[in-house]
Order: sequence, then structure tokens, then C-alpha cells
Amino acid sequence: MQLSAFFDRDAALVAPDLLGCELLVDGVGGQIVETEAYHPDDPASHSFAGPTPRNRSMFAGPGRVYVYRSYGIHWCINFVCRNASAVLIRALEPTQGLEVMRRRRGLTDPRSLCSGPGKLCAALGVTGTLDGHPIDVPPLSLHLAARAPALAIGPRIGITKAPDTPWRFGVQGSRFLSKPFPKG
DNA sequence: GAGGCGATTGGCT
DNA sequence: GCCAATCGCCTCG
Repeated sequence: MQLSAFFDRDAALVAPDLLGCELLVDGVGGQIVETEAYHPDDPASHSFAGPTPRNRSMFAGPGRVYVYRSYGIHWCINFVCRNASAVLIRALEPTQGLEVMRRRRGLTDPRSLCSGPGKLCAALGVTGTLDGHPIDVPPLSLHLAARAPALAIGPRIGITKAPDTPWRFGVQGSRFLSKPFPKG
């Protein structure tokens, strides 16, 4: 499947399909193991109130990344999907460029390198300069999963609005998640 | 133009 | 488990 068609769907459909895909920035990264979906009619979504200077990338069409600053400190990366929906990348299993990631994070334990949206952006060197960048143009690259991993599904993390919507997806049993999924 | 807030993280209790 | 750090964006006046 072409990436343009892959992302021209609602985020809730794209988010589970991103699990097992390989995300690299300048050759550094790994396999996506945790994602969350955000929709324009979802109060928790940055696109809920319409376009603003911060979220303009969410309205720039499918196949781009939306990078924003969280709590004034961290960066978080989303893949933009159809109709101003987007998928937040929450965790990776680091596989490429481990030494670079260890240096950037000041850590050695691979389980802690990319186990959160802010952590993985720090490890991959993602900053606001990538906001709006196409997902398939260097330094970014994305390889779709050859095989769909077993899914875990649960409510999204860390949000205050619409906290019960089950739009968090993870690779079942992965040791690289930001948090365990609720049993079930 | 001022003030409050957030899709987080890491350190301390 | 609790809480501070830190700042761009958004809302209101």
C-alpha cells in the first residue's frame, strides 16, 4: 500500500495499523509499539477548535507530521491522517542507532529510551523544525509493518478531556510501552 | 497585553 | 503517588 493511501483514512483506523512499522529520523529509531488517535470532533484533539498557528499542520493534509511542544519542555510527534485527524506516536522499540539514542537521552536501558512521546522525540532528535514535514521525505522514513502484531487497546493517557475513549493502541506484551495496558 | 493551562517527564517521598 | 519544571498558545479584557 502507498503511504498516501495509508494515511488517507481516519486516525482511529490508521493508529492500530502503525504498530510494527519502522520509524526512523536520519536512520535512528525503531518499531512503533504504541499509538493514540485524535479526531477533529474529539474534545481532546488539538484540531477540535479549528486551525490555529500551532496546529496548522493537522490541517495540511494526510501524510505529514505534526510536531508540537508539550508542557513547554518536550516535543511530541503525530502523523496527520484524513480530515484533520492524527495519530500520536507514544512509544518505540529502539532498533536503529542505539548509541545515538543513548547519548541523546543520557541513558543505557533500551526500555527507557523511547517509552513515551516526549522520550522518543528526544531520542530521535525530533524538534519543531520538522513540523509539517512529509513523513516519507528525508530525514524522515517510515516502513510499513510486514505483519500485524497482536493488539492491546485501552483509553488514552494523560488527557483531561474525553479520557474514556478507547483510542490507545499497543503491541500486546511489548516491553517498550510507556505504560501497561489495562488488563482485558 | 496578561494569565492560565497542557496529548510529559524525572526526581523525591 | 505527588509535584515542579517551563513556555508557546489560547482566551479574555
